[in-house]
Amino acid sequence: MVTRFAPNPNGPLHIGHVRAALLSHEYARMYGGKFILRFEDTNPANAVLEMYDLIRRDLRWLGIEWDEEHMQSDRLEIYYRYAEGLISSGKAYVCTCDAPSFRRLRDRGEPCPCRELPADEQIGRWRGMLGGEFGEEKAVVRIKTDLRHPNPAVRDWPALRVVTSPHPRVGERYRVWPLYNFSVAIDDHEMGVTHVIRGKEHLVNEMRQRTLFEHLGWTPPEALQYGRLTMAGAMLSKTQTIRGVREGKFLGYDDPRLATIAALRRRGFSPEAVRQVILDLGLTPVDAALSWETLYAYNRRLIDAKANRYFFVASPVELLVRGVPSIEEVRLRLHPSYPERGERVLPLLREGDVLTAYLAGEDASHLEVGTIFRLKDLMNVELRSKGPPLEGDFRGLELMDVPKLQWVSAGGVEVEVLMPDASLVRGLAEPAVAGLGIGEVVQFERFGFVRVDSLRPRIAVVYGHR
RNA sequence: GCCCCGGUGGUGUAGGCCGGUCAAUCAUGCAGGCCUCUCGAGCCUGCGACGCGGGUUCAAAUCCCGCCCGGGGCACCA
Repeated sequence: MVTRFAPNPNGPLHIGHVRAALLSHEYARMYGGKFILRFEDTNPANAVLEMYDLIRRDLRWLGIEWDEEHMQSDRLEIYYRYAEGLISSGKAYVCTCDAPSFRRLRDRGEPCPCRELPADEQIGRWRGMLGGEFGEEKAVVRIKTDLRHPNPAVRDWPALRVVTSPHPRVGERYRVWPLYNFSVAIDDHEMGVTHVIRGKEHLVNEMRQRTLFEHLGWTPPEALQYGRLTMAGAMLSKTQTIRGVREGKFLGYDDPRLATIAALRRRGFSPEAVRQVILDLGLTPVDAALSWETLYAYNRRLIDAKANRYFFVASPVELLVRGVPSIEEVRLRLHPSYPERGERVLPLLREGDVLTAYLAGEDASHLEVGTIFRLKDLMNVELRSKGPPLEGDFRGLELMDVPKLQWVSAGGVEVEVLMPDASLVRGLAEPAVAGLGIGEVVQFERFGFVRVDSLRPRIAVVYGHR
């Protein structure tokens, strides 16, 4: 079994694209076959150099390794050889009709004037295409098919065309470029691909490709298709993503508003969670609606055990507590279920019997004078005045059945959180957070899982989910 | 308009090819409980589906027909 993933390096991979990659890779591994990565960069006008590496990085991150890598922009001579063979054997022809008039004839099932020209004249035209005689849109190589094929889209489909813009990898070396169906069919055969997994929007393409396989006497690979993937609240359009990034509407390809692999990585998702979600969608032609909730659930299950816990208060509000006994610090487990991981220290800011601490603005706004709450793992406090600052009285150290609120006292560090809607939330975190490394995923208790994005000039984390 | 694909609980999925063992699987979600010094995790219980109508058959989620609904394609993009 040989499978392949064939991305167009014109934009970043998102959760929809990697479905083909994960399924193809998974099947190849399951049956001890080969998995190929092939860049389909036959449109010089939209291939982007930096995307090759980004795509490789995204795939590796997902745990996908490929046994072979190809770039179609290195294979032009191969396509030319087949094109010439097809033309000289009368299975393809060079068409110089303009697109609308060809389409009119095609829709009626009639041949265009170019179709019946003799082979030597066709070859002459073909050489002319290669030699620069034809400008863009002046000539195209078409594969002959049954002109009465029920689907007009299949009739005499285009295989190669003239493109004069330079290619980011091979420059201006070529001016005739294959179109999708042509290069795919040739490559799938040449590379020995046995199973093709793709979205069902390719159903018509498969029909077109099959006509080429017939001309060449080849057996087409098994084709399996999956349905459309939609994700509420996620923009899954590559063109819009590219445009948005170019116009500065997004922070980059890893903007947390996007469902790109880069964005998921930045938000601290486990690649295994992405893998499982996608593989659980299976290989069915049914359209699927994935939700962020589902992705969060899969991820939470995987990272909950790994992520250490820290206190963080968003939009901090000062609290003064009177009558506090002389405690200097609190030591808490890094993870409640794994004492062996050790502890972190939360120092207290005290002057006499007055403790200064900070609560999350949201928590503070829900407190009423006279209510008792607990600074989690520390002490109970009865609110005496809403201030500002908030003022309260010490009400004992013993555990009480009252709301437990996270807090920060001495040595709090400022943290900036990039939220999924790209807004920024600022707050204070306990001092130990300053010692985290970039890339670490931790839980800010009762706030959510975050991934450390940068440490300078300030500590910045990216929000994953609750 | 033309060509094609599909419709199982809120969501995803198993089953459909080879009709019975499907009063329908698993996960997520939601509700409740236990546990927990997090509104997180874990554990337990519960809720909830074969698009509609005909046909074939002793028997249909599964096969056939019609309808309805959803999606895709009809580029000298991939």
